[in-house]
Amino acid sequence: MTDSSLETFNEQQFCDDLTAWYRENRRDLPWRLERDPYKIWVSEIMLQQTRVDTVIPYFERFISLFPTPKDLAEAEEETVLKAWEGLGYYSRARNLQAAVREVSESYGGVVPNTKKEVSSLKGVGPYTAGAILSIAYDKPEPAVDGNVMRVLSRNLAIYDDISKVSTRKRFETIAGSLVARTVPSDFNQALMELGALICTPRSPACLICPVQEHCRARAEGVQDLLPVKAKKKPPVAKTMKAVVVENKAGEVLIERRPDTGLLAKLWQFPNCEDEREDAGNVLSYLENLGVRRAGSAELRRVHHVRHVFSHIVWEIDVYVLRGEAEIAPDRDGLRWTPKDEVDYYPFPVPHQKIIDHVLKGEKADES
DNA sequence: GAATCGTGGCA
DNA sequence: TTGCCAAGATT
Repeated sequence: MTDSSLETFNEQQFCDDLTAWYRENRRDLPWRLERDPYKIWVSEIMLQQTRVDTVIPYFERFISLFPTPKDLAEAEEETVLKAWEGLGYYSRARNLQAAVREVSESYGGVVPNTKKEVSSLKGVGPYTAGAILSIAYDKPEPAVDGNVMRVLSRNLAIYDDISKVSTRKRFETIAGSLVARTVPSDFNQALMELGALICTPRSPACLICPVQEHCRARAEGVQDLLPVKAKKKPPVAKTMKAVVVENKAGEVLIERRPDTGLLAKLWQFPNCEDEREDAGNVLSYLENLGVRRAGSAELRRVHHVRHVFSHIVWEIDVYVLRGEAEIAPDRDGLRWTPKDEVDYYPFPVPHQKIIDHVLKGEKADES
């Protein structure tokens, strides 16, 4: 399998130049200290759509909590989600644990080293499979992420829209042709390292680029036009009200989100969508949870939280309900917890903002 | 093919 | 402030 873009491109020299540069300039990252397939796997999952600087502290904490696949397989799911708290895309954590359990049961705790087997693991797609196989096992498989598409689209002057799956497949064909010529572990990481350090999205450092002589975009002065990527539509606003219900024992009411969808299985303060001025919707929502409010218990608005997701914006008016609120019936996924124990539960960032402002009284953005 | 699924950094 | 975007996978 070939690609016409490679016809006037010196593949071998490109691979050699890039790999040589990588060996001299690679960053010392925690997952590069050893070649442990499990740790490489964990790092690749965390790095999906997430910056290196963000991942580093999570990776170190996660590995200290779950040093081996066995440790992760045997952990409580909620413990894993707590370790993932704040990192986002929480299905990554649940899929990773499910996959590690599969590795424990079907592969004796050893991360498999074939494309078919690795790709069958939950949360392991085309990129991550290639990354594990090449980085951990030095197999000549392409690992095409955003960095690789940016580097190759510039070097080969390819104007295909990189947001399309078909474009990623084209780059996999190209990257597969290249990785077969060199040391897969170094080369694949070199492509990504170049994208992260030199061939950056904005203002690429072409003057110090180790492959500048190969780069067609630089030769034509079009590096700032590549890669081509379709714009995505702006997130839709959702107006909500959330309530911190506190009982006489100083406990607050929290509920667990559904098993699927946005922020699945994380905890939150009771809330609902509510466009109205008054708090009629939340109050009936609380009633449905079984919360009984005595006459003089008042609902006070104390805060407002704005949180922007990829495709949604939450606008949350936050209320406190104190005094004579009565205890809700025991039920799974709904419970009272002492204020100083909310930290044991995994909360998404917007609700962490509520904890910080309302429960811990820290200064935050008000409005 | 297009949506869904988080978060924080940066110009 | 706003929009873009970062080592993607799943549905």
